[in-house]
Amino acid sequence: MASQYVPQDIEEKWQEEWEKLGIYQAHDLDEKPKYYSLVMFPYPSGDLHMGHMRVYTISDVISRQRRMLGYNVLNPMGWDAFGLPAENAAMSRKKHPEDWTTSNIKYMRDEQLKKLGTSYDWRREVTTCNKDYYHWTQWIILKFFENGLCIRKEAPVNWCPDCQTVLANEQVEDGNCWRHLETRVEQKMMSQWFLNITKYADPLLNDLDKLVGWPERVRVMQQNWIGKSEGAELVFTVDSKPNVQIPVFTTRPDTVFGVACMVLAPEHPLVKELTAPECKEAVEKYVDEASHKSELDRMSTEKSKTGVPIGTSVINPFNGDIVPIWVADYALVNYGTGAVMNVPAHDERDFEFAKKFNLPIKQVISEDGSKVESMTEAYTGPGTMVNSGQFDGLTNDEAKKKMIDWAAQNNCGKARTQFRLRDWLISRQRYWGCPIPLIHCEKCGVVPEKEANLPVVLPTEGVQITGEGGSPLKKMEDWIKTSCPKCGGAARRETDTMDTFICSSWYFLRYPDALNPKEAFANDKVNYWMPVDQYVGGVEHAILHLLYARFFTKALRDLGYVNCDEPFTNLLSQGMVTKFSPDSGRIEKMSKSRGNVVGTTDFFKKYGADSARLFTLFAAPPEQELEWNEDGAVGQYRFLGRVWRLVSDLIEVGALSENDKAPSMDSLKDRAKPVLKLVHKTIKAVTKDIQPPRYVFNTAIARLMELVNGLGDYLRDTKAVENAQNLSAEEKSLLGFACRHLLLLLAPMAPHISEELYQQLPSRKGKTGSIHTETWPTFDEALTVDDEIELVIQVNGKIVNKISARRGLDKQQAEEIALTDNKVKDKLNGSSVKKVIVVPDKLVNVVI
RNA sequence: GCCGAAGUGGUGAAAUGGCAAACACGCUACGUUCAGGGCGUAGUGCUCGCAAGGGCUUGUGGGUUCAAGUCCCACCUUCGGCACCA
Repeated sequence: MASQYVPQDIEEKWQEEWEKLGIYQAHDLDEKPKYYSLVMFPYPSGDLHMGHMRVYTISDVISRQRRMLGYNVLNPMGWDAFGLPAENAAMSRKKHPEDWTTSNIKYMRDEQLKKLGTSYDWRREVTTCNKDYYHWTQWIILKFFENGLCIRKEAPVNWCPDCQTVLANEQVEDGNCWRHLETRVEQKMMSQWFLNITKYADPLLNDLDKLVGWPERVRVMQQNWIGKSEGAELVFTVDSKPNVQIPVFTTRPDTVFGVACMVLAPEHPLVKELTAPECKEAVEKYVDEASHKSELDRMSTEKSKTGVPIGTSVINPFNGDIVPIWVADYALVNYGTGAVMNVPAHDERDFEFAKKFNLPIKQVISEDGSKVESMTEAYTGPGTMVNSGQFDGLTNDEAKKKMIDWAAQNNCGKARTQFRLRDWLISRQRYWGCPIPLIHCEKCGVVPEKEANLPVVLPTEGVQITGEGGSPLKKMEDWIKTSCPKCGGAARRETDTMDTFICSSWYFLRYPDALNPKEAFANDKVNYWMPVDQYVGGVEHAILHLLYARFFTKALRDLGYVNCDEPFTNLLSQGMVTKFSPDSGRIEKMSKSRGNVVGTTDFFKKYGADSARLFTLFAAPPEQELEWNEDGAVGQYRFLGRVWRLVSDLIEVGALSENDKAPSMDSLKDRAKPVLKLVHKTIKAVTKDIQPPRYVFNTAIARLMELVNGLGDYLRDTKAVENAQNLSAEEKSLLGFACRHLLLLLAPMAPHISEELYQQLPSRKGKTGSIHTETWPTFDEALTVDDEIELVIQVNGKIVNKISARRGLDKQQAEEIALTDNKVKDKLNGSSVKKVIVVPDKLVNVVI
């Protein structure tokens, strides 16, 4: 008997060998067709868990197979290394964020990713907190600043009291901080840096249609997030102050004749100015209360509307109605114009508001053309215009257009598109992030740092991280003090750092030219590799990261730095790995903060990396959520053990041919013929399964198991191992062929064991080169079909018999077989046959 | 409330409208001088039956079809996204 399968004996050996051989290096500008395979890079938290392992395995299998298919594959890896956990660690462990991050990276790279047997080109490793990298993050922000895409403005912002920093909208979940799900986000007015992503709202929305290689669900999520609404801006004039005009945004300009009141958001700048003296007290009280409510409070307090009138009125420009102005917190200051026209008859929310405060409800659209005395609920459907002056009788759709035209002609409105997407708030009052390369000069205002002075280095010496009192950079006077790049006078550096999502919005552009000290990326290299052919990542990034990355790509394209306008041609959005969390008592996404992680190290020690890879691939198809349960893992270990024994037994007894000649069907014994067919069938099935758009690795593995089981049966039946000395050349050739192909097909998924056994094959004697640079197997279509088939015989759709028959029977022959079958005759029992359906080579259905 | 995805054995899961449950895990029995997650063989959807054999089965209820897990309609449940967005 041959040696036992001990993964620990072979895995590290091959990992070192592969690195020495450099087989995973990508070649810039090579003539081979390029394939850019990318996986979302991790935050270096210090430990990779099974959720990570699943993504990296999937992406690695894709990369490895593409390499075997003859592509010049770029499969890089890096670290999303700025971020708050490093600061928290600094406080709790008294370790500098940089040291903490660096040692985490080292551990995760050398002990976890490399030991998983991944095929990265490590020469291109990118670490976002390294000067060499964030130099170019800053450079991009300068370019954005020069082109008006990076702006400073006063705006209501989300403030997380735990993080002591502002958050982007995308980082607020249900009114809570995405990082501290128990912490309510507060609203504050602050002057902050924004990226003008709304400028790209339309292309970001429209180009989703181009992304046919993306999962539908992700496109829908982005579409919802961008949230385009078309309608009109209508201008109402204040009754008592004819020079004050208030625009509202509405998607229903057709209902303007039914306006009952105007509603301003509590933060609306005109509230103070327009409040009548007798209402002042009540309005101030209301506004003050609203400001203390977080967004969550505003939503979660019972759905009933609140609000107070401010004692002034506006004139409806369409019919001259004078309607009161109210202030109510259901109007949001940062959507539309912060002011809403309230039409109770045709909006459910407005209806509720009007009912509560006794406002008049006037019908202006009728479902059937008739007028109604009083309405019991809002009618939001289509219909005919009523009570609307010259527009009466039109359908409301026609009226919409005509009324917008009328408003434009009369200077009281225009068509307007409104997006739910808001500008991206990027400044953070934190230390461990990329410094914003802008300088405040008393004379010149905000001045960009000179390109030649980049990077603006984040100071590492003398930083005090306490978690209190805002950014630690604020206290670093020596660092803050600088001179103005424009006038040379005294000036101060911006102390806010960037949202880390900026760093990850362009990292895929750096890999193509990761070591370039002179520019972010050379034009020819980035355009050779981009766009990414296959991106793999968790569905949890469906909005945030993917939207930002698309925005960066489009902006950089418009500035002339890249050619492609979408960064990721194909996206595999892998399902989350979940597990019961003792903290919450629920099944949740595996993550450190939820206390339900399963690390990789123990798993590798127990079963080896190959089994770990197979297990995560086998447990479920990649897009599906996977609840972690290790019980099935042993099955993969056993399977690899069977592969090992099968191949090494055959090698030991000399049952494998010493050349690569394929056996010929004709010269094989009858018992051996199906084995050759099985190999061809397996090549066909596995190839199909692990390629797009299927990517179903679980069934690919199942097919390999069937091959191994089939080979095992054959060896048992023929006693080939016991009687190896009697094997004919053709049989040896068959067994050699089968083993070689088994290993080639297994190679992308279980790279170590397949390499180890492959190199031991007798046919490899005197040859060099890794299995991972071999050519992916091809199959003979003719050998994937059987001559004998099993014909299923049905009567009225129910199976009565299964008869083995020759492939390729015509309909009449098949029909005859069915009708002469005894079981069919029994069922017929004298009744007449109405119809016979024949599915060639599959089934005959006799209908009686 | 709106949008999307999904509901199949004890478990993870397979099935271009054509044999439901491939492949595994688990379990049962047997074999192996095998100490414990070793290896091999056979069995294993549910149900009636000693058996031969029969009946039932893809969340629920309808429909289309010779034929439905798969297509259509309604509903239920779970998960995910959006949500006072005017």
